[in-house]
Amino acid sequence: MARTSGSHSQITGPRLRAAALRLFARHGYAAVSMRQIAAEVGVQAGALYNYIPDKQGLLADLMRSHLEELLAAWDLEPKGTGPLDALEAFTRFHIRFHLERPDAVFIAYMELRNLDPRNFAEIEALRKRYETGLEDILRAGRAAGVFDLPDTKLATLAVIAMLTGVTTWYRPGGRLSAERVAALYWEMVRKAVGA
Amino acid sequence: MARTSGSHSQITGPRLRAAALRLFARHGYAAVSMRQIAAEVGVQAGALYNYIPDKQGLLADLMRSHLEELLAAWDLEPKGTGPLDALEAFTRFHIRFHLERPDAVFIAYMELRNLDPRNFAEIEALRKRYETGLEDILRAGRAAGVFDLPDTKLATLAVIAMLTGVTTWYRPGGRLSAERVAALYWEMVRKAVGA
DNA sequence: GTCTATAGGGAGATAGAC
DNA sequence: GTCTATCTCCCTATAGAC
Repeated sequence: MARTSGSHSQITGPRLRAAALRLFARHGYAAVSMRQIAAEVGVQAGALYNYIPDKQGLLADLMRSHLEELLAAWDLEPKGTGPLDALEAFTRFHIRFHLERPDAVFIAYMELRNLDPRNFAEIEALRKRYETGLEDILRAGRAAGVFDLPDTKLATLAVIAMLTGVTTWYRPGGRLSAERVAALYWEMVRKAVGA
Repeated sequence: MARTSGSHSQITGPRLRAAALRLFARHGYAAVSMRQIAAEVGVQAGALYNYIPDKQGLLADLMRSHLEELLAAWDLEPKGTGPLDALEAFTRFHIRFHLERPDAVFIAYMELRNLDPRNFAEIEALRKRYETGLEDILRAGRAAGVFDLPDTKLATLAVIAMLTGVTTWYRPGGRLSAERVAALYWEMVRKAVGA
């Protein structure tokens, strides 16, 4: 990207976040320098500090934005009627949302240990809120006799781990479309919860 | 740890590996310095290079050892008769083995991107071999009509992701024993594959 | 808002004494 | 086999000119 001079406040901010997201996902937060990010944005390293307080704040921002977007999108998702519909909606939503944002997902799962304690608590609370959304569905379905689950909490964690795992191997243009992947996972989830 | 002088070739090597395993798992490969590792071992940084070629070689060694131990242990595991027994054996083995080595597991999954291409190819091949062990079980069970699986390859990845996820939340002394956790996961896996 | 320059510190790795 | 000392390089973050 050509280096320019002058003011670009509308442009540099988003570009900074996009570059950091890509580089952190590819190489890891600790392995990426502010100079690398700046080079990708097309400015000098010092200029980045007009947009972020420090490197740690940048990481926390990326993770917070991702999780807030996730929660907002799930809130807006149609959930049908009853726990079985809701679980199918969750499964398809989770896979679609995560496959559309591989870099942000990767960072949100891998860089938790690089958050300082204050940021970690905040991010962890957001992650937990999303998890609770699934847990509520499973508990309701169990109470209604629709699901057969000996341990709702464990089932919640097992289902999320299984679904999120899709991001480690799925590549667009591969053997299966995202739609087909979601359908296959839904069938496995449905059976796993005894529905 | 008290600093001593003299020769400790029998002691320092294992201590170096143990310290690196712990620190890499806790803070990440890129965030840990050779000086930190040396301090934990109780020697100066330069002394570490009597045991490792460089930092990258240390990481590759830790991951290779872990995966070779995993493959050897699975080879020795009794697998019963038939695909259903074998799948149960795999499920219980995978959970037990992974819960006993949380640091090594964490590193093997999180630090792949910090391997240089040569080491990555080698480590990835070992991981793939383990994955194939499960895939063979699922394919055999499907052929025998014991499992109901629309896509064996995807089921393999889904099951491994679900099982490995246990390492992100399980803590010894928590609500569930490792035995109980394995039993609950086995029930979910069994249902998910339609057995 | 971005630049250049730099403060102040830490990184990986090696050399040679003991 | 470990030490001290050091090479060379890179890091985050800030200061002040434009």
